[in-house]
Amino acid sequence: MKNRVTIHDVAKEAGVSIATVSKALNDINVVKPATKARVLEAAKRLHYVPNVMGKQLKSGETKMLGFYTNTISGPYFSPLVEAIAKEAEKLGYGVNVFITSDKQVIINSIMGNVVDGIIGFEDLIDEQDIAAIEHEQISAVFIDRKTTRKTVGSVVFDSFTTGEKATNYLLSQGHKRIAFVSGFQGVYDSDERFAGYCKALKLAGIPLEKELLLEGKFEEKAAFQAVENFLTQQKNNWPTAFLAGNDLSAIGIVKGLKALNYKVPQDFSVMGFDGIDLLEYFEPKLTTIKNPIEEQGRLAVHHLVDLIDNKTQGKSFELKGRLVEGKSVKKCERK
Amino acid sequence: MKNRVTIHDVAKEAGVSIATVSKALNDINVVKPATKARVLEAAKRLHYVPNVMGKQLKSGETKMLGFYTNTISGPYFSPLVEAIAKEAEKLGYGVNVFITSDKQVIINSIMGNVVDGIIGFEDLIDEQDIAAIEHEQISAVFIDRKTTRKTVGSVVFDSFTTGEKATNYLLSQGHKRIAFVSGFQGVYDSDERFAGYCKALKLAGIPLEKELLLEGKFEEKAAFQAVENFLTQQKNNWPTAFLAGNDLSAIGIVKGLKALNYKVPQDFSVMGFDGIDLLEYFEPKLTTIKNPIEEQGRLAVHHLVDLIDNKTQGKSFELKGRLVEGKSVKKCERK
DNA sequence: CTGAAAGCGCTTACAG
DNA sequence: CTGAAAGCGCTTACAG
Repeated sequence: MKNRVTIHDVAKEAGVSIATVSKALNDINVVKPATKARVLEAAKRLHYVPNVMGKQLKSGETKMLGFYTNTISGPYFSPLVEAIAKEAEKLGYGVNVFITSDKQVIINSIMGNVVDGIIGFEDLIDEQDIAAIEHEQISAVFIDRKTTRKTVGSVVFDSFTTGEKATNYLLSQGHKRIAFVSGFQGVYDSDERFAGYCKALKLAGIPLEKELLLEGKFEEKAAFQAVENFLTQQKNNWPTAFLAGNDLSAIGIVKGLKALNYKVPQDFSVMGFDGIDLLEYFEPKLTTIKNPIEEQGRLAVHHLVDLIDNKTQGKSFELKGRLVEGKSVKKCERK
Repeated sequence: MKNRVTIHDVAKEAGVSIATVSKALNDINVVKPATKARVLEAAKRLHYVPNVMGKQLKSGETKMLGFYTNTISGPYFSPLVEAIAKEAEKLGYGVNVFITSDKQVIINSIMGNVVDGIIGFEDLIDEQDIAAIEHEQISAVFIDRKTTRKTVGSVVFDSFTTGEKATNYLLSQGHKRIAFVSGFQGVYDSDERFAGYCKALKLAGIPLEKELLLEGKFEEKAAFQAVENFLTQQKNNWPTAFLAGNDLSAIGIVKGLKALNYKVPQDFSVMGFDGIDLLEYFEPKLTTIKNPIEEQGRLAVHHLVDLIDNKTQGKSFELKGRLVEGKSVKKCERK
């Protein structure tokens, strides 16, 4: 422990009790102005900064929000974390970022009062954990799933709707054989987008074909491999368009097609989801569903703080994505 | 304050004193095995998780590192923050990310014992602040400048050397008129790279020309504007190559040249610094100096923890960048 | 081997 | 308006 200035030093310097110092510093309106001035001056003279730990132990509050995730790599997290941190600061909170795959670390910091509430993007946490979180009356907002409990809310994208919308868009461009490049089974956005795809096909009277389902794992490499394997192993009944589970896997598809000397969109159309920043650097401009990532972060913080303040019960928010036309989809001329 | 299980509950449940609970839980080898077992069982039964605040207040440690920065947007920070967080976890620390431009927020959280030490990437903090940090015996590692004090170290890239190296590379390709696209004056990497550029020119006997200095502000838009203005306003004595202060501004230069219907590298060569991930998506492949960003994060954490543990005094580390040849530079054919 | 007590730095009823 | 005291949840000399 470094020898920091404590409330006692200030009290001595100002010639009052520590109780009075506390009141003066916290703007509790009982202190005589002259006394208050003396205290404030003394505090300044000594460069006093309150030790948050003492404060917290007493109040039970940390004024910290925890953001828990397995990884922040990839283009999705940078704007998300920034939005979260900025919004939190506005509301008087700091943000603790925990990048860990160790469930115990997560549990301990939640239960150990390290933070007042949590924002979760964490596959590891299952329904049972969420039940425990609710039971302990911990405020939490999840952004990787839909869930609503007394102290737990969520903010997700309308991935079912946009999955349908994206598929309909491809259908409207004349595509009838549309491959779907999935992310991970069990992951909300992945499942929802796929379900939307299925629904759109069904409404259009087009049967779902198993061969047209590739695994892209939401990343570039897997998608690249998947499309390469697919086109080299399967010799007929090719799709005319690929709907990828997210932009990264769409990029993988485009690169894979390029590697086999096909052109996008001349030979195949490709579409993604998310609207990540780096699309700006990629050719061709990808047609995608742009999701409001920053808004997700901001709303998650707001809702979480409301939960912490007991202003509301957990709610489930759904944010709308919008179609952005690029140059990676063209009208289908094949029959 | 939620009604969490405290050490008292465990003590009651196990039929011992809170002191014994504390010792049993912290593996202090004085407790009779049978007693310890009883305590551990009771703790498990009650789902006891120690309140870190109590612990911290006593120990004066938070086991938290603070990462302070104005922004984490841009492609540099995502791998940096991830590396920092992962390395910290390995060493038993959590990471607090503060994205703020409010100096008071920074000072308060440093002085208020929110964290055990800090990693700083923060223009706002000046030499005076660093002196204060040292005076308060706060452990800190800066990654945006070179500085060494008793409790303060730094981890930077060898930007002077690579600035020279990059310039020499362009010279070796026959370029004699090399424009430099600066970042911000006063920012370490920017100044050092420029100084290296100056030195290389001098050694080659090429005079520094003021007209060949553009302002790129380390970002794409400003660089785009700068090159556009330059080429439209200046009608002769054009450079044959642009050395940009970082990759983002190099991208801006390339896009600006493209917008004026010039080709890279046919008409102009362009080179950057950093080797950020998104170069993978950009055409043409940019020739750049690749800096070990993850290593910077890991080393910063290591050094910081050593400082916290009083194992060392502040040191200044310099990490080597290496030249990566892309397709954005070609031999100069003009005289 | 175990426990009562002091104390980490603060806030907040309560008394004066 | 001010201060002595209790207490937040823990750890750690110290006594037994």
